[in-house]
Amino acid sequence: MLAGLEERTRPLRRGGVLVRENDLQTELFVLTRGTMMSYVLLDDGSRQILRFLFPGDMMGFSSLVYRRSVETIAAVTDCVVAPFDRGCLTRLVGDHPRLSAMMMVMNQMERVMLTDRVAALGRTSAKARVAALLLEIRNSLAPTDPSPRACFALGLTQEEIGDATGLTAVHVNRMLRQLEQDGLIARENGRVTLLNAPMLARIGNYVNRFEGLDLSWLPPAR
Amino acid sequence: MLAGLEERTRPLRRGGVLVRENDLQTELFVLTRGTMMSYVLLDDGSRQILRFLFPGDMMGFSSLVYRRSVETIAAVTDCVVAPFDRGCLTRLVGDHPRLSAMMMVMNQMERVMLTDRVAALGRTSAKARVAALLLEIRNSLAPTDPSPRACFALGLTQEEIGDATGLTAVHVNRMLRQLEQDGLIARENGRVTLLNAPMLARIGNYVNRFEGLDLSWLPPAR
DNA sequence: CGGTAAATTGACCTGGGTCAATAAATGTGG
DNA sequence: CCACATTTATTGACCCAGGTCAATTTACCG
Repeated sequence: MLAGLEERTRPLRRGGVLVRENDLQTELFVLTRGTMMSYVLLDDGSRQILRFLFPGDMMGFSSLVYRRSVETIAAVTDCVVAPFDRGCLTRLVGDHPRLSAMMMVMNQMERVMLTDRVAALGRTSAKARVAALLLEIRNSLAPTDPSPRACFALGLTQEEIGDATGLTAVHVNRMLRQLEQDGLIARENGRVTLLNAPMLARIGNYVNRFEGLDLSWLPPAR
Repeated sequence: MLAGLEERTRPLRRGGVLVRENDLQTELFVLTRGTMMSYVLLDDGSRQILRFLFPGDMMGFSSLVYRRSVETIAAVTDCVVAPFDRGCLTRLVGDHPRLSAMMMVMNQMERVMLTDRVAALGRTSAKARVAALLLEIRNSLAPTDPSPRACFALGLTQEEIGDATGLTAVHVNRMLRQLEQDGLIARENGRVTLLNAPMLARIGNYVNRFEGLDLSWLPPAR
């Protein structure tokens, strides 16, 4: 069933838009390669990045509910996506209770990560938000890796980091330099090294939401 | 099936805590009367309210995924809740595809409303956030009402409004007074009257997420 | 090798926070 | 129904984290 969702694929250039906010939309997608992001644009032209997406993530769930897309989905790097019709989900829910329960689990994980963003934006400092974003991206790049790499290519501009954390690019730059001076990270080219991940997590109030799962209630495969 | 979820009920006093962050938890709840909220506490003691809950809302979905609760759920007013075991959901997913699809729809609506909060916190002014909260609460009080009341009891302290919008109680007060002076709202006791809802929506960048739904893909009832 | 996007840095400004005092509302026991 | 206690709301004075603007510098790219 899952393999069937990825039958067709479609490449996307860096910067390419897959779904535009307010578009009529009936498709969903699996991201198979690259990094993407979803965002909304406000009246004053500012942008809020809602999340970054990595291989394995499903995108476009809002088409399950709303006639028109509530967010724009665009490629941060060159990508490959696999589109499938939402009718597939109708069949999935009917025929595969375990899979549809797992779909609920994924949605809940996303919801909880969004509440983490809300708390970060509402109640933490600029430095904390940048620290949390670094950890989140690090962990999302390899969600199943128990001992993730400390050094990785961030792959985001400082403007993108700002639009994700509710800051300006200028202030993101100041915070990155400050984290560097504090000895918490190192930078070279686009690569970041987390020199002290536990301290970053404490500063950023960060909890890894890929951990602490309890899926014992899932129904058996049919 | 749904009626079965509400068999047992439990009253809760104003301020009472139903679920505490980090508690072991295997139950979910339906709110049948009153207003509740979910929030997280940060290390520095500050609180971020994640959402307000109204009759008909389901609470505690995070127990579907995480061993320990990721948020505290507490009563804003005197309430009645109906607890049910998450095992009920296992059966629901197996036996009632249409209901489980509707559960996904509810989760998506909540997710989208959370992304609205993220955008508001990250990229809009204090006045905009307060305006948006007023509209959101107005619409949540009667989600199915096509012509909702302009005048309603807010039922929140200014501190609670602040903890929901990422502001201090003092600044919430200033923003409410400003909205009043602008002729957009009127206040008496705890009641608020929205004198110019369209303008409030424009200021607050508010979209009513109970509208624009498209549920045509739902599978038939079994 | 020019040309453009991205990163850096300094100078200065402002939206919203902090602190503190007062008033109004709400609740409580008698 | 009243006196008192406790929240909650209101307001002013002042401060600072993060924004704005502008100028360089550096990295990337055809």
